[in-house]
Amino acid sequence: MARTLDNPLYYLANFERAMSWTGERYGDLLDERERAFLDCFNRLPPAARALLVRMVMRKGPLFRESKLAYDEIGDTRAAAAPLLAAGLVDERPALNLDQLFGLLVRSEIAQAFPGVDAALRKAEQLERLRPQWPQARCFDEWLPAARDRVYALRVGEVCDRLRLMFFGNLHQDWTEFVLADLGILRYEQVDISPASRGFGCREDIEVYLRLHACREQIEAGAIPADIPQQPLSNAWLEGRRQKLLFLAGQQQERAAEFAAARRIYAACRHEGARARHIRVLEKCGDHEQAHALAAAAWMQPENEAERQQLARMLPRLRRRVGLPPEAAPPAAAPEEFTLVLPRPVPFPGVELAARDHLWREDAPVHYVENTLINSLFGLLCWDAVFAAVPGAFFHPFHAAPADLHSADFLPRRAAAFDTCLSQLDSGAYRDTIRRRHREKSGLQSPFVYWEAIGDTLLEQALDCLPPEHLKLWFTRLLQDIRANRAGMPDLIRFDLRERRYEMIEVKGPGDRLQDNQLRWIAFCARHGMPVRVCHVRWLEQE
DNA sequence: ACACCAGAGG
DNA sequence: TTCACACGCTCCG
DNA sequence: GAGCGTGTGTCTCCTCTGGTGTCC
Ligand SMILES: [Mn+2]
Ligand SMILES: [Mn+2]
Repeated sequence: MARTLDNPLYYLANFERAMSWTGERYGDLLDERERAFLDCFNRLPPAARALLVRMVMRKGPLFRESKLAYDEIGDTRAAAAPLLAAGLVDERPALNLDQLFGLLVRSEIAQAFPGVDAALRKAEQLERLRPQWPQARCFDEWLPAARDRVYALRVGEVCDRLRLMFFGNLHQDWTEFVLADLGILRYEQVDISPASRGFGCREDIEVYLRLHACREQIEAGAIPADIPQQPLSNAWLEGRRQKLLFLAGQQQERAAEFAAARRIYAACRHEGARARHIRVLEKCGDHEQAHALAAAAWMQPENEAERQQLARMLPRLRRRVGLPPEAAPPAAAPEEFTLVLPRPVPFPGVELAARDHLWREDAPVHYVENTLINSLFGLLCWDAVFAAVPGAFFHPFHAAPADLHSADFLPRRAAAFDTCLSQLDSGAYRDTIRRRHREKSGLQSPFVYWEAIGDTLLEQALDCLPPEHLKLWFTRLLQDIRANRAGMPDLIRFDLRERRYEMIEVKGPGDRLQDNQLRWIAFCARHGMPVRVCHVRWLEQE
């Protein structure tokens, strides 16, 4: 209500923009239903189009006519008539009791079902009545006295498919348009060729939808039955299939269905699946197999994270199968110190307590966690991240290139990243970072945390962080963005006089270093970067 | 009477 | 649909 | 204390409102 746009039918204009964008780019891939919908939609009168878009954007698919009241549309029944005639909306849908309860308020339920205890909660009333009212009826049959109507949107799935084609995903929705218009979400504008689109063939769209349905089943706690068993030719979708298998395996593990989990993990190449497979074998008591798989993995770990996990599991598994312990390589222990502090009230968190205690005028301390280094990387490499690589950007609302987490993200932009990172050799990086910080401020980015990086922090970081270290961090990040974008220490302390820095991971009572934090600390140790772990204990106060 | 929250909105 | 912490359990030296 | 698993809070724009239930 606070913000206003000039056009009261802004949502209709946005939807029409999206439809024509999608129609232009997917002419060869649309199926009959989608084509029919677009044709039909374009022939509707404006009020009917607007009402349909309101329904598409709302929860649905069932709506009470009285709840579809819009000044800019006018009379709802008149606006709905063409939608009913075209079959886009059903005017007398059969409703089961659950659907009916979703549309009625308590007072209406009390009137319609006088026998049920009005003091019960709605869900309990539903439980009681459900056995007596198994059959579906139309709204006017349920409540003959009611003057209201119920409409059912019939084109929700078609619109979801068109939304998927437009965005290339299903987590973005049509509100992106208005949020961008209002400046609430701001996106980098990348040149998008008229041929750019998220999907290259019809089958990929169908596969995406199938995988998405499976994922929803998993999230609902169900056991997904129809995950595609064969590898997919599209690497992006194959990655999503693998992720799905991994989630299904975890689901089975949590349900203690170890045989099923074992079958799933055995066929799953997703990162981490092999380690889970070993754990499941161990939990089954199949120590020989667990050890064999772990030993084989140890010869060729898929990444550092798996190497860490294997290093913990292998000594135990060797013992289980009666092998002698192997000489363990000494784990490099990080430098540590302990603070004993009074526990502040109100309690701001252990990191802030430690920050405030360590802070000095000439050695300010910031609570940055992953935000600082990722942001500096995102600023220096802005042009490479948002380079108009074919297929990476295909609509105006990309926070990141579509292939950010694909294996060939870096190879496809090698020259651009070289150009960005080479500025760390010449000293030009400081001005580039400052300029991006100014020019791109507030734009969505997969790396830059605008709210965390103020001018003071930025200048201190540029003063005190040596470019050699920035280069090592950024290169490591580019090697594996998913794995290396997190795990950085809580605090950073800048020695303004000496132009030095130190990173400090804060650990409160009971907290321990996590795997990604250990990997980060080990990396820093290898390259002579200062990191310490600060253990905080609370001063007893009676 | 009040707190909470899901949904709607720009 | 992330990331980090809090916390409880088992096992083992 | 190490190793492991699970639960939780804070994020997803922010504000307003109608409806629910007495709390999560
Ligand atoms: Mn932290
Ligand atoms: Mn910490």
